[in-house]
Formats: sequence, C-alpha cells, structure tokens
Amino acid sequence: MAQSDTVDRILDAAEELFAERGFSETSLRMITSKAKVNLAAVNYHFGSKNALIHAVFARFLTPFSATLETAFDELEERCEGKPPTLNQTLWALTESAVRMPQRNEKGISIFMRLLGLAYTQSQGHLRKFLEEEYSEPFGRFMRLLKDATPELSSVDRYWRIQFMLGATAFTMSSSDALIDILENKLGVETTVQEIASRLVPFLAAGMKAPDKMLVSLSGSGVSVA
Amino acid sequence: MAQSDTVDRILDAAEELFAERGFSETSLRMITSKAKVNLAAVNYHFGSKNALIHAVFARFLTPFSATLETAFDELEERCEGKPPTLNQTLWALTESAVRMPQRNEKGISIFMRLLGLAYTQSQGHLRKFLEEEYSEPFGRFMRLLKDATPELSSVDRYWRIQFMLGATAFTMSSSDALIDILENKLGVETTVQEIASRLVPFLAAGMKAPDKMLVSLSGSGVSVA
DNA sequence: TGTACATCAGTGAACGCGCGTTCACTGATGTAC
DNA sequence: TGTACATCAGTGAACGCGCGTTCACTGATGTAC
Repeated sequence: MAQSDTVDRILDAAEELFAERGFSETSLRMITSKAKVNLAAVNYHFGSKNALIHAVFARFLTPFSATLETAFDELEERCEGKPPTLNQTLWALTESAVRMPQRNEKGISIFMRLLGLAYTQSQGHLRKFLEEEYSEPFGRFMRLLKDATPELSSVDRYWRIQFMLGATAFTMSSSDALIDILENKLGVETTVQEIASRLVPFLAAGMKAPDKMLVSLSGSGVSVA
Repeated sequence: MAQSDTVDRILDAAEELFAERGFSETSLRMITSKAKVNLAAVNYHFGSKNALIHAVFARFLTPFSATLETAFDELEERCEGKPPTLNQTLWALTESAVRMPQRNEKGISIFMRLLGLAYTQSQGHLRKFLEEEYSEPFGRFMRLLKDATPELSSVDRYWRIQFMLGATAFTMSSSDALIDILENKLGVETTVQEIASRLVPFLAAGMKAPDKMLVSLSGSGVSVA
C-alpha cells in the first residue's frame, strides 16, 4: 500500500464507528481492526484517542466552515446591506451542510450524526476543541440569527437558539434510526435532505413564536397572557 | 442504620451521578463510595449495573406516569368530548413534570437530565425497558398529539414530534449548564419551570408551522412553495 | 559510486489500570419444635 | 424457655477482561561526505 494511507484508513474507520456507537463506546482496537492497521498506529500518528477524535472532526469541519463562510458572504451580498431573514440564514446553513462533497453515499448522515454527538455526548475536551477552532463561523451564524430576530429579547433568543440546536442535533444524531422507523411504520422512504426541508420551517416557526406564556401552576387550568 | 436504607442510598447516589456524568461514565465504585455502601451491594440488591439504571428510572417514572394519566383524564373531562388542543396537551405534560414531588431542590433538574439522557445516550437496554414499561402513557400522549393536529399528514407529524422530543430532551439534559451560561452571559437567573414556559410556545409554533418547503438545491436561491 | 548515519512508518508485545461481577464468608434476626 | 436451623443484608477480596498507552524494535528510504 502507498506511502501513508494508514492515516486516512484510520480516520475513515474511526469516523464510521464513532458515528455508529459514540466515542467512549468505540475502542481503539475496533478502529484499528476495521482499518486493518496496527493498534499502535493510532498513538503513533495522532498521539492519543482524544486527538484522533479531534482529527476526525477537523477533517470535515474545516472544509465545511469554509463553505459556510462563502455561503454567508453570498447571502449578505445578495441582501445588499439589509439583514438576511431567518429563513435565508437557516437555509444557507442547511444547504452548505447538504452540499458538502461526500466521501461516499453515507457521508451526509455520518456528518450529521457526528455533529449531533458532539453536542450530545458530554466530552469536555471535544467541546473545548470545537469552540477554539470554529468559533468564527459559529459566532457569525449567531450574529445573523440575532439580526434576523430583532423582536426577541436576548433571553428569549438564547433559549430559542438552544431549542433549535436541540431539535437539530437530536434529530440528526439519530437520523438513520428515525428514517428506518418511518419506513417500517408508514412505508415511506426519506433522505437527509428531506428531513432538513421539514426541519427548517419547524425551527423558523418556533423562533418566531408569540411571547412566552405566563402560566399559573397553582390551579389546574392554564392561563395565557 | 435502619433495616435497609442501603437500597435508597444506592438509588440516590446513582441518580445524581448518572445525571451528572451519564451512564457509562459512572462506575459502580463511584456510586457505592458516594452512597457509603459496599461495592458488592449493588449486585446484591439489583443484580447488575443495567438493572440499577432501570431501577433509577422506575423510581421516578412510575409515579410520574400515574400523575400524567390523571392529568390527561382531567384534561379530557374538561374538554367534554372535544379533543384537547395542542397547547393544552403540552401543558398537561409540562405541569405534571414540574409538579412531581421532589426529594430535594435539585429534584426537577435531575429528573429532566435523566429523561434527556435516556433519549440521548444510545443504551439499547434502557430504551427497550422504557418502551416496555411506559408504552401506555407515551402512546396516550401520541394519540392526543394526533387529535390536536388533524391538519398534519402522518409523515409531517412524525417528524415534527421528533423535533419536539429533540428540543426538549436536549435542552433538559443540559439545563443546568445552560442556566449557568445564561447567568454568566446576561446575568439572568432562571428556573426549570421558566425554561418549560418558554419551550412550550416554541414547540407549539413549530408543530403548527406552514407546510414543508420545496427547496431548490440546484441554484443558490431558495424557492418556497 | 560506496558507505555511514538519520529519519520515519509501522509493528508486536507488554504495561498498569479500572471496570463489572463473583464468591466465600459474617453476623443479626426470625422460625420451628 | 432453649436450641437448632434458615433466611437475609451486607462484606472483603479477588477474578478475568478490555482498555489506552508505551517501548524496544524492524526495515525501508533519504542524505552527507
């Protein structure tokens, strides 16, 4: 085999296994045997298991954040100074994700699963790594969201962004399973792109929802302000 | 110490540690040393670590599902044959959760964290256990949702329910961290009840959103049907 | 052109560690006769 | 009332296992003189 495809073989195997089983449930022995590579090769090339996790993320997040910056540039240019709408902003993100060049047909859903897991499994080191490396596109997305929802208070916006992240990360992190269930139950086939096209209007409607309710917990009734 | 508070001490310690760190990141040694109990006591009383996880969930889910059934009964009675609205259904669930008698002041957020983790960490055995034990209140909730959103197709409803679950489970599973961040960033204090009062309108608006978009991925523009 | 050395990818085997689980045992309490 | 036995909560120590990591080593390739 050529000079050093070992590194890529490790990354490919790790990516797939992490997406399938999560980080701490995937051992180096599983990865190296799937990659047909010596156990010690991971520590030789990456230094540690955590560094391998970072490398897996970097391999797709770095090109993705470049794509995203371009998409945001184009969007802002098209808007000629006016702030892009919420829908436009969410679509720019979604399209960038869906259009990323894929290594294989499973590419998108692996990508989504990993993003979901990054938020969903605690993994302090990973969260820190992602914040340090990719704070710029993330911050820009947040700024766009803010400009697109000037009617919201900071606190409302904060919580609603968390709700959006949650719906997205959770759905994407189990998209494969959810697609299978839907096919068994209703006999409907679905693509990740289609999930995205359903998710965006849901999120946009949630962000634009009327104010939080004043709720009385004292009676059994519900009072809405 | 009295006849057998060992069992409760183990459950208390396990509940708190699971909520803090997740299931596979919490070892029996952590649990038994926090509970000040012999290591072998867990296997003596519960049989295995997985059975302990089930017991932790059963201890709060069993009374919760009873509370929930009552809340749904009352709601349906109040509606006199008409199907309860989406808002009423979501509030019945939320109020039941928030009102559950708590062992201590951390009770609600531990409860929420655990519910979030149950959905969020794969843990096949746990999902199976929950489905077997609590399919009835869950199924009833799903039926109420269906009756409250007759305008949605089955497929739309399926996905939107997943989005709701995601937003809820994700937010609740890291509610403590999110509350801390908000306090540091904006100096605002928040309770779990308040998060719920913001979440419900977000979810309701998302469920009632206009149809999914027809999106063109071929151009850079976005077309809405 | 030939030799000595350095660099580097990769390897096989072992290391120490923490894990869930098991087992033989203790000591207190309850029960039968 | 006294004795023998059964039951049960709890214990201390060890078990085997899989984990991430380390280490001494090999063999191929590049570089200096």
